[in-house]
Amino acid sequence: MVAARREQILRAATRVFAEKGFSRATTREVAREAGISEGTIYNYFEDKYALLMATMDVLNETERRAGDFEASLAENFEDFVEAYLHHRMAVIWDNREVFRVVLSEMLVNARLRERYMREVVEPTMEIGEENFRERIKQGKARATDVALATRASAAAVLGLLVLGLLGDEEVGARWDEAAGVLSGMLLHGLEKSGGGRHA
Amino acid sequence: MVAARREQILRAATRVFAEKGFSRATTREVAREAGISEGTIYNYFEDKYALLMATMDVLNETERRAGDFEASLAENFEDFVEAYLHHRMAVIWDNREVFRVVLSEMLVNARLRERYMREVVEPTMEIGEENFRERIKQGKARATDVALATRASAAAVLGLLVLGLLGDEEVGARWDEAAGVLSGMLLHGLEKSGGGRHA
Amino acid sequence: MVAARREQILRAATRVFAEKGFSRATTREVAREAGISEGTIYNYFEDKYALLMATMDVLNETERRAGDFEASLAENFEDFVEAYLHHRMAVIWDNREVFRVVLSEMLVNARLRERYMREVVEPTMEIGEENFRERIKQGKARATDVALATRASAAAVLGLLVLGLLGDEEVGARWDEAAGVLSGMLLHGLEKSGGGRHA
Amino acid sequence: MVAARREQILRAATRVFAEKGFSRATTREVAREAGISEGTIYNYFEDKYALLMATMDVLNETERRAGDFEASLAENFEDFVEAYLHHRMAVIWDNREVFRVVLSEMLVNARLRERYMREVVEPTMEIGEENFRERIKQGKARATDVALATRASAAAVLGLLVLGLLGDEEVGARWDEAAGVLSGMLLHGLEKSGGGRHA
DNA sequence: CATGAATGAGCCTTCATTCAT
DNA sequence: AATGAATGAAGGCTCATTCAT
Repeated sequence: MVAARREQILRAATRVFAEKGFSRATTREVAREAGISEGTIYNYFEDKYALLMATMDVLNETERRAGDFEASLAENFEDFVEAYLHHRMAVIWDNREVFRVVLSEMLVNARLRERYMREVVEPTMEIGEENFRERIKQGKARATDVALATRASAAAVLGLLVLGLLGDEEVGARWDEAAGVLSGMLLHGLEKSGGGRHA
Repeated sequence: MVAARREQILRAATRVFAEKGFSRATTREVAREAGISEGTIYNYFEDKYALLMATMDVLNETERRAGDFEASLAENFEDFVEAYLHHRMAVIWDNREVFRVVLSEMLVNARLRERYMREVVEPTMEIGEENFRERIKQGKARATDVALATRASAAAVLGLLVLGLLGDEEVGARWDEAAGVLSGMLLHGLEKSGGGRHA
Repeated sequence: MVAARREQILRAATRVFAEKGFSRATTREVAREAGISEGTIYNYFEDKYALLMATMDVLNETERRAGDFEASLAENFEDFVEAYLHHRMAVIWDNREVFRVVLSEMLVNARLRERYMREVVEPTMEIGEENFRERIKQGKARATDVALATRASAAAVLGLLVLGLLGDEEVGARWDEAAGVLSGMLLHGLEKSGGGRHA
Repeated sequence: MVAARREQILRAATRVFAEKGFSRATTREVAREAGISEGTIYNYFEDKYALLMATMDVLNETERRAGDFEASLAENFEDFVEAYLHHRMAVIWDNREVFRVVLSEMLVNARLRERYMREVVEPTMEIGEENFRERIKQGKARATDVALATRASAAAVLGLLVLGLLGDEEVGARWDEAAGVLSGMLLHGLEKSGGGRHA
């Protein structure tokens, strides 16, 4: 089965890329990790770069399926945020090694960066903004700069992922709890109610 | 002056590394960018990897100088958070290309990662936790999981940096404002006061 | 039918070899051109080199059948030369793509060269020399260096073929006429009779 | 000296290409033949194909210098033809290994073929035709199809070269004499004067 | 017989590093 | 100190050949 063999190679590639980085990784090692010969890789992928693209497509796919979650838009805001973060962060963590590869490469590869931003991040961010505006209209969320607040929220998740990928033990060991703490922070802030200037 | 020449090479290296990534960058191009010959690099740096380490040390240095800011611990919590974020994020953004290189490489280089985590992130995180605990004791901050809340806060900043590095135009164009929005979010949350279950 | 399949593969191989050269041609493309799978080639030929040898044998075969023409040795010299050139050059032009492959390869492959010279060129040249000597004895041809004159005559034909293969449009478009012009030149020379020192 | 090193590499390349053919020749062997390391080749040539082009340029250069000979156009026809052939064939034979490489490759490489035909063969052929027409006007040469007769003359030389390259011992051992025999044949033909139909 | 996926040797090319000038 | 030509190890990729189906 062609798809299975492709999958096998892709998984091996992701493992190797995650360990060495895309450029330092060798096709020889990908082959060894996949238990096949080097030439076989090229029966399933155009070239080494195509392996990276295919790795990225995994995230694309994940993201697309994540869209299903929007249905719950109508529910209670607080519950929604917590459930959404839990769900989303679980999926992200499952794919963390893919993120490791793609993030690392995107940071220093303009073409990859532009493609991923256009195809994945921007659409996602727009849905988030729309969602946010709706909540404000419903009187559930504080009026604020929607674009930046949306990005700050996403950034918190992304930042936790990066911390986890960098080996922060607290984040790595307690990823599930992090979703709860993060939703608390995003909803209510860190300040003790009534303790600030605004009180 | 030896130090100046070193600096010149290092800056060139950072530019090239940021554009192509460490592995794809060539010493030839670093030399060209620095306006010197390839051999000269090796009079100032052991090898190519040493250039990366030296780049990382720039962040180390920046971080060390950032410690001075902790003095302001005694001030009003809200003002402190906002001022701290402004200051810190400004410095981070100034060094964003250094972060680009170091982050990209750390994600896929365990040795670099461990060194940076041990030398920079962990100490910083501990200071943050300490600070946080103090604020709770003072009744300024809500009691919560200090380790995770500290990391979530740092993650928000880190995540914004990453979004900016990935080319998000909102974040890139309005980085200064982002500090304000972020401090608002971290302090008070996104939810309209009295709008949640907790009201 | 085994012979037909062999023929089919051989023709495809000649086409591909002629277009890319033997070394750059791939068995994959030969298979595609023949409308079969790569593996099938190896049921009919030992290896890729055997395809080249078989291509060369086509010329061998052609040359052997050409020998029949010598019967006409007794005829009028001038008519014979013209008829012979016409016939021979027509056959050569029909097989020009085979010559393209074999010539190109022989030039840079000593083993192939030696084999072809021994099996094809030398015997042919000897027949030509014999023929020539006979004509001199008959008083039809000028006494001259038979070995070199024979080779110069053959060279003129060979050279026209090469010019044609190199894409000379005059030669390519008017190959048939070239036989007539060539026989005129070989028989009478270019100089106006009575116009030279010998007059 | 850059030019000398280039020359050294080019000569080695020609030797190796002539022995194995361009495609089968390896850069490793060119380097070994030149007494340098493989990488050094690439300090002087863009890639392997550039070596072939540079080899071809040698012929271009030779051909251009050959143009000087046209000055002798005014002389006695017969002497001119003999002197020209002698001179030209001597130069050709000196460069025979270059011709071996270029011819072999041109036969099966359309791009190379077109370039060489346009840059070298066509201009040369036009000069030859012009020359021929002038001789006819002067009453020195028989009126005939100029385009084809020019090509047939050139073909005789080219054909002798090819025979020599293919290892014909007569041609190889007596190349100098071949020029004389060829000029005799081209001028007066093989037929015994008064022995043909035309007598 | 036919197929075509798998193989792995070998090629061209790049590039960090050295060193004579 | 600075240079940059030379080096050669290593990597991505191709392709003739094999073999299980």
